[in-house]
Amino acid sequence: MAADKREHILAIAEKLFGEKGFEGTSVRDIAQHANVNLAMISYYFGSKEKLLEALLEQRANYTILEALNKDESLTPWEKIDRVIDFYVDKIMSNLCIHNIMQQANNSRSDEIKDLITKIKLKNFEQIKKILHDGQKKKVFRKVDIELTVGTVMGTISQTTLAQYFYKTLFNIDKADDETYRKKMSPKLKTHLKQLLHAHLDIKNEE
Amino acid sequence: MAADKREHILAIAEKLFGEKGFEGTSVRDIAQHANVNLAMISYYFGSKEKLLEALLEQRANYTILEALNKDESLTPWEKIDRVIDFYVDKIMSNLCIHNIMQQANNSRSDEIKDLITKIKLKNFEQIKKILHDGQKKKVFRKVDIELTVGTVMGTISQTTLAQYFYKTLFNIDKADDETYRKKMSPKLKTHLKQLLHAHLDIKNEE
DNA sequence: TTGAATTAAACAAACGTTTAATTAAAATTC
DNA sequence: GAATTTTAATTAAACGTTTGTTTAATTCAA
Repeated sequence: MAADKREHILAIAEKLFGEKGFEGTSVRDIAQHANVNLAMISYYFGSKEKLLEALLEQRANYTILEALNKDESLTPWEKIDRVIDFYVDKIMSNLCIHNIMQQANNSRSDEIKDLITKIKLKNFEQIKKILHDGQKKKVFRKVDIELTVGTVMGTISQTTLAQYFYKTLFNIDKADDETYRKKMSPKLKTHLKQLLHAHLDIKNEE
Repeated sequence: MAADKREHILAIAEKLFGEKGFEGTSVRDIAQHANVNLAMISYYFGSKEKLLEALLEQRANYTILEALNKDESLTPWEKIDRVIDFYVDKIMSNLCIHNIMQQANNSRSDEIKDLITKIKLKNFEQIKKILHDGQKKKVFRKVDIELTVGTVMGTISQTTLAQYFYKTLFNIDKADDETYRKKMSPKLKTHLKQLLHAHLDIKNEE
């Protein structure tokens, strides 16, 4: 029963932090939306900041990427395509937590920044391996690996962070997240695959 | 004298909002760092939110891009390279205001979101023109224009928003913005040019 | 009956904003 | 040009809320 309530608070906090930011969300906001007593949040998590840490740790399970990377039967190109599908789906269906992680630079707490850096680093290493592997197999050309990963992450982040901009551009109602997701997901996947194929292909070596 | 003080407050606010976020910065913070009386901020700007609006309007002068676009002597490729140089320099030397604009999605105020969307839209239109022009001249292939712009913006944003991550990756001291800027600027320019050349080149048409 | 879960109430500190009093500057009058 | 009036700038203090957190009392379950 207690675990359920804890999870419920985390889910509500994720939503609110994602929508209004960490500083912009009060503990009373969370308590009210989660239908729990205000004191329960300190009781369960200790503090507002610890609540954010708990949230990040709970959602830090990016293990699927590792499994993908171990699959020896896939070509580098197939791996790239799967990584794109994986990340676009993942981020598009978890806009809130992704928003929180993006906004967390401005966090006063180094603990939280380190936590997020650790998560990002783990995923970065996986993609780095794929790129290195493709280069070793003479399928990918030489590129700036750090920034190539940055481009993939950045492009996807842009569609969540600049949501308001893109909704304006495509005449989507500002409150309608579902339509946005439905429209952007396939667009993003196609674009990123086309982009990375041109960027990485050894035939385009200068 | 009054104008000077106003500008000074804006400059301090830009720095603090950029570093700690809008909600994370108190009016007292700004007053103290700017060495002005607390009440002066309400006196000059009306409110904290109006201060942010004033800040955004002051920094919304993206007119250089328009001039570039009107230069008929440049080839589409030259225009692309200049846009990249322009944006990387612009963002890298104005990390704070760029951070503010990125974080402003989570703003409660639609006025602020609309203001930022307007600025972004203006620049988007300029880049769109360059891409369309290149396509008409059969130099660029057919690509998703909205997301291609998103990739450029997103890649650059990533290096400012995920600053903590990249500083960790490159072993740069977290407080040393200058070294970060110096290292990232040329890297970013080279990467983006290489990326867009492969992505846009009509010879890479599938 | 013991320990965990839950509550309403209170805590002090910080928040954005306003007030009313004072000083500085500018405009007006003589 | 000095004196006077008017307007603008500046201040310290206080305003009423809201903030995150804690307390002490109570309910619930083991």
